[in-house]
Amino acid sequence: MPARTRAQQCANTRAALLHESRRLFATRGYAAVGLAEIVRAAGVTKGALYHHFAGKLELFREVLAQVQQEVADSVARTADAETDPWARLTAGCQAFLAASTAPEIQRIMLVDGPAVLGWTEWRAMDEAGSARHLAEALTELIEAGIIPPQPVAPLTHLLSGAMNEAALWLASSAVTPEDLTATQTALIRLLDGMRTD
Amino acid sequence: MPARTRAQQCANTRAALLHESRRLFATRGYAAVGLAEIVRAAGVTKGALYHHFAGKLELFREVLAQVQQEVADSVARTADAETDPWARLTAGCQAFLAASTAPEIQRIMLVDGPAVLGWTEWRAMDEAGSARHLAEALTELIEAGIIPPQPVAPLTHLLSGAMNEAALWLASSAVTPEDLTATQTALIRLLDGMRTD
DNA sequence: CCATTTCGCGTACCAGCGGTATGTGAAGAT
DNA sequence: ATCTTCACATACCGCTGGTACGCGAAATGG
Repeated sequence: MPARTRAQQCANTRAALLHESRRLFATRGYAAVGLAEIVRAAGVTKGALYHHFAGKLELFREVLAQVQQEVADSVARTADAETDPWARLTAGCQAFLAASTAPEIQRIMLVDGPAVLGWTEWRAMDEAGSARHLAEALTELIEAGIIPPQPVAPLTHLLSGAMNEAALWLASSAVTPEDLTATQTALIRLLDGMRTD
Repeated sequence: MPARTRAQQCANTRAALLHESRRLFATRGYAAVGLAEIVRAAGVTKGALYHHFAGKLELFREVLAQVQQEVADSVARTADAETDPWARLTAGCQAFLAASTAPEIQRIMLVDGPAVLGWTEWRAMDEAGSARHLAEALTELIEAGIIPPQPVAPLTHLLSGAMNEAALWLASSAVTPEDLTATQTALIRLLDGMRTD
């Protein structure tokens, strides 16, 4: 179990650093967490951290990539379970809302992400993750004639932003369970309004 | 203009600190700007800064409040120029997009705001600013029977998030002028789809 | 008009931060 | 068995936000 070989130990250390920094970043935010605390939680020292990562920023980048990958996978799995293009879109949106309502995801992916890496880089990562699935679903719908032909990029950003904000709101304290259903209803209604009559 | 009286000089110092910190926060971001640079730009020292503000965070809070007030004012003025409830909504949305596409506004209000103050406090400030006008416009539309009765809060968050993200995207580099009109078109289409048939 | 108080601000200093340079000892190679 | 490699520890540095305190000019009262 303690991983005799060097490569295994190396991977363990790296995984521990990613795991603990993700936990700390999620609960207290990037700026409020020091490297000292991260390495202490991971049971190593700063020497180990700087051997595996270029710095605090690079560490955060990898954590964010990991989080986004998980959300994107969840969205993709849910959407791929549906065959009808419209159902793929709505199911994917629901999956995104469900996944990114987790407080752990929020802080890293939606709050600190843009501020730490800058909006441009954050957007590029998002586009490589869940936003890509959204764009694909919209393209499908246009090709199928279910929504009228139009540029996909603006619509993707509008809907992506809407869901990001909604997820943050739904995870806040003063929100009732029926707010979740109301939000889903409102989102569906927005999407539904776009359909060709 | 050299401001003989003490109260005037005091106000001048405070204004200079707010002005320079806003400029620096807007161009380089909260984390990348040190207090030393701010006080140097304002022509004072850290003693003056800490006499007027509790710290870097409080300074940012006031800058953000100032920015949000300006955006909210712009939205309110544009919307109030219209009498028809539907026109008030669409005009207000256009005004918000126009105002918050300014790169100076973006970084402070949309990127750093939530990360520095936390999403909850940021949301409270937003709700006191432009988001309130959005909620009011939607309430008007429901009361006028132009869109079907429904909870206003979820819809407000969805639309607010959509416009925030759209504003950030529109200010990014790889965006053509027609993307702006396409975004406005898509947004109007989304809103229009909600109208009672 | 002078004595006293007030207070806006400058100066000096501190703990803790992210980051770097260098040492070290055990795992792998020959 | 010796040498090499490299994952990691240790010690240290510049700089940051924040604090404590001193000073001098403007406000105040007699």
